[in-house]
Amino acid sequence: MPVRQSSKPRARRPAAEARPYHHGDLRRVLIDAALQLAAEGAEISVREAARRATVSPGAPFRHFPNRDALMAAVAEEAQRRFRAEIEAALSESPAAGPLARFRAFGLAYLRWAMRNPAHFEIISTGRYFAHGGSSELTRDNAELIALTEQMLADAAAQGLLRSADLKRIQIAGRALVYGFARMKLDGHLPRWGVEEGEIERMAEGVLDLFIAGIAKP
Amino acid sequence: MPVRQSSKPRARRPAAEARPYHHGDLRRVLIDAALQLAAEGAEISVREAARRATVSPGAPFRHFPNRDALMAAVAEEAQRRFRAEIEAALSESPAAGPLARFRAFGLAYLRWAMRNPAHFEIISTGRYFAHGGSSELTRDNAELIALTEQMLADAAAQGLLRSADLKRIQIAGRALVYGFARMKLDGHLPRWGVEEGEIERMAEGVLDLFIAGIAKP
DNA sequence: CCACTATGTAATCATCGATTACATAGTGGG
DNA sequence: CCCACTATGTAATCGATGATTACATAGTGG
Repeated sequence: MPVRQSSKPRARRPAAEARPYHHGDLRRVLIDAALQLAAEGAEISVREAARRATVSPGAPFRHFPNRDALMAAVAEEAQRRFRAEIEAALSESPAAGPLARFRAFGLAYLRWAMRNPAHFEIISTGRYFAHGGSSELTRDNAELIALTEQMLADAAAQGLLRSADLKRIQIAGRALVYGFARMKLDGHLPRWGVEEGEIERMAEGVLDLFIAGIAKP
Repeated sequence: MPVRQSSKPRARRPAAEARPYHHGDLRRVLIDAALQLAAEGAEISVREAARRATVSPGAPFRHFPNRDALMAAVAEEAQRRFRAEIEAALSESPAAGPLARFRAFGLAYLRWAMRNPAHFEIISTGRYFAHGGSSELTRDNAELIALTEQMLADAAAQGLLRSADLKRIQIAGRALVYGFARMKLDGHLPRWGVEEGEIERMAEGVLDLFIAGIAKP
């Protein structure tokens, strides 16, 4: 946590930060503070983010026109991390069949959601800011979706699927994975959620059940 | 919208409301106002509910210790309506097989969620108030879940299912339906959501795909 | 070296949830 | 029948928040 230590906030030579003016990229610091706030389970408030950046309550509004804009930037950052992890997981399980890749995708998705619940919520809910449709977040997400569509198309081409309605399968798969993740976050898996790891095993089982259901016997 | 019209707020004879003291069940009026606020897509605030009840900003706190308590009451009311509709739908499709009843349940669930998005969100999210575990909402929900478990047990007893892991099937089914509903609410079904009714047909298709996946061929 | 702009501060506003002191309206016991 | 008592509502107030505005300061480039 690089906080300026000197009593006088800004020294003469600003440590050659490369970044622009006074603070040395306050924008980034605010986004990180907000992400950390979320991870701690706290509400994200502009003031609290400013407080953690040791900056006045009005300063953030030089970088974001309003709270929603900050939240959108936070969501985009979280989405970047999410996507990076998914793609890393996919590149680790190289060839295999398309259904195995589909499974790996779903598993990585679920794991990230379980382990970064607050960030997953920010990404997915669209309640935190006015999802202007065209944001980087939407584009990023669309590319992930396209990835799953390709896997399903490959599976169909290899005659692995019972049904030819790929769109339906794809929506169902998304709903299943998204729903499981959200059930966890929304507290709908209370009873057997006590033991850590059990939920991830159940997630895996649910995913396998789905794949078995769509695969040709 | 029964708002008192007289310039003097409270007349001598309070119109024989049967209900207790001054206002004539302010509690109920506040809950209804909050539900309507949600249905309009607005944030629920105690003050706005008070405003709509033509009452001072502090009055609601005579009936609810804090905002969360109001939200919890609102959620319980929404849950009552939800459950009533599910059970009505089930009683309309009487006998049939257990899987047909399972399907009817899922369809009623999805329909209600699509048509009452804000209320569904209040029920399900658990972000609106401090879900104290023991609320009526939790109990109500548990009973609905038990219903689906019974249907699956019946189906298994009649040898209709491919897998014997009923818990897994049940969680997967919940995740699928919950996930589809939430995808709709969270704006994850953009493209083909333009035409009304198309989404409900897709919901039906997804449900059928799932049932076909778990049913013995 | 000096305008110019990017960035941050200080002060201020409206709204909100919440608390407190006070007012009023029914109820029930003597 | 009246009078305490309690349930209910009001008014005033507090602290926190998002947001705006006027002002200060720090780098940049002609």
